[in-house]
Amino acid sequence: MSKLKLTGKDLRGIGYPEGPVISVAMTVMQKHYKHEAKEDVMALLQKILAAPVEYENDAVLGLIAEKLIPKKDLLDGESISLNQSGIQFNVFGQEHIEEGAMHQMYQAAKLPVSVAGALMPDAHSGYGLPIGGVLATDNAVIPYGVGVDIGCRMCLSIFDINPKELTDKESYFARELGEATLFGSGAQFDRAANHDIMDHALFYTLPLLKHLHGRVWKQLGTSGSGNHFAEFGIIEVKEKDAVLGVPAGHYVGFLTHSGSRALGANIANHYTKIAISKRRLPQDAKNLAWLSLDEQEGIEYWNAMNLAGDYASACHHVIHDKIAKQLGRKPVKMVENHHNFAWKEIWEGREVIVHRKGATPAGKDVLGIIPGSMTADGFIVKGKGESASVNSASHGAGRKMSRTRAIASVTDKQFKEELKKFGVTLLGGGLDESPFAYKDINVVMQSQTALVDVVGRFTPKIVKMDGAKHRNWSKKERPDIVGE
DNA sequence: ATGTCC
Repeated sequence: MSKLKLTGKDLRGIGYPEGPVISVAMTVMQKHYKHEAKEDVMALLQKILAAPVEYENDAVLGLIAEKLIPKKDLLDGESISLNQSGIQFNVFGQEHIEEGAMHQMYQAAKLPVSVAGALMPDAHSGYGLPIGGVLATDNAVIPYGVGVDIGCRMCLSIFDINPKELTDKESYFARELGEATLFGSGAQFDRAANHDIMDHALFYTLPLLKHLHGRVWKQLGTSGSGNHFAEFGIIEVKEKDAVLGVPAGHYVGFLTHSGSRALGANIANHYTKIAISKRRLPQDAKNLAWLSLDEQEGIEYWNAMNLAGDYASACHHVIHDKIAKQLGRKPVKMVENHHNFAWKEIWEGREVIVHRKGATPAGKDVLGIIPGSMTADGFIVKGKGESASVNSASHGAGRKMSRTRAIASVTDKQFKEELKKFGVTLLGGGLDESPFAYKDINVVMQSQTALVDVVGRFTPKIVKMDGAKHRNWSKKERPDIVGE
C-alpha cells in the first residue's frame, strides 16, 4: 500500500492560499487519507476549496474548511496605540538584566490593558513579554505574555533515601532516570501512558485540539528539548519549615523541568495569531497582542491554556509516579509550580490577570522551585507575597550566553572538567546548556531576598537532558559547528 | 519552546 505523498506545492498548485491552511490540509490528509489515491485526495481538496462552508461541520475536513472561511472579525482588526507613559514596574537585580529585556518590559507597560508589572533578576528578551517578565492586566490575556511553552514547570519529589546511595548506586539511578522519560523535539512514546487529562472535553470540542489529541497523548510523560531536564540530586533541609513540612536532613530529590510539548506550542501559536490580527499594535509591540476574556477567542484561549497547564502537570506526574514506583518509595513531599502561565489573582485589592513568563509564583507562603544549572544548586522557596514583584520571583538563573555563543566559546574539555569538579554525571546535554551559559544563581537569589525565603536546597548529581545528537540535522543546522 | 507546509 503506497503512502500518500502530499506537498505544500501540490496544494498551492490547486489554488490553496498561503497560510496555515497548507499545513493543516497536509496534516489532516496524511493522517486520515493516507491510503487513498493522490488524485482522489486532490479532487476532494479542490471541492473543499470551492465550497468550504459545506465541509465546515465535518469532524475531519472541517479543520481544513475553517481555515478557508474568512473570519470577518479577523479581517478588520482594530489599530491600537500604546499609552504615552507606561505603568510603573519594579526591576529586581537590574544590573544583571540586558537592555533588550528592559525595552520589552517598557513596551508591555504601555499597553492600555496593563495594570502592574515587574521584571525578575533572571530576565532576558523573548517574543512579546521578556522571559522573567510579570504583567498584570485588566481582563485581558496575552498569549505571548504566557509564552509558547504553556505550563512549563518544575516538579520535585523528595524521597527519604540516604543521598549516599546516589553515589554508591549511581548506575542504578542513572538507568532509572534514563527510562523514566523521553527527551527530544517531537519525542513521543510508542505506547501512550494513561491519564484522566486525555479525556478532557476540550480535546473533543475544540477543532485545534481534535487533531492534536493522538500526538499529545503519546507525548504524555515526555520532556522535550532545550533547557528541559530530569535529574537526581541531594536535598538539604537545614531546618524544618512549617509550610514545607519536611524535617531537617538530607534526602534524595528527583527534579523535572518541562512543559506542555506540542499541545501548548500549538495553542500559543494559534491564539497569538488571532490576537495579532484582531489588535494591531506598533511593530515592536505586536507580539503583546491580547485577547479579552469577554470575547469568544479569549475564553477559548483561557480554557485551552488551562488544559495545557494541567497537561504539563500530568506529564510531570507520569514521570514522577514512574520514578517512585521504580524506587519502590513514596515521596515524603512533592513541590511543583508553573512558571509560564497566567492566573486570575487579586493584586492590591483588584482582580487582575497575572502573566508570568519565566517567573515563579511567590504569593505569601506559596512553595516553588528555582533551579540553578546542571552543576549549580537549585532552591525550594517560599513566597513572601511581595506586592512590588506582583507576588513573583525568578524562575532560574537566567542565561548569560546565547546558545550559539555558548557553543562557540566553551570547549568539550572545559565542560567535562566542570561536571567533574561538581561531581555531576550528565546524560545527554550539550554545550549550549553547560553551566557556563548561565548566570550565577547565588547572585540572582541575592537580588530577590525580599521576594522569597529559601526553605531547601537541591544539589544536582545525575542530570538528563536532550542529547546533542544531531540526528536528522543538516550540517548547516548542527549547533556544534554554528559560528564556524 | 516546537519535528517549525515548501
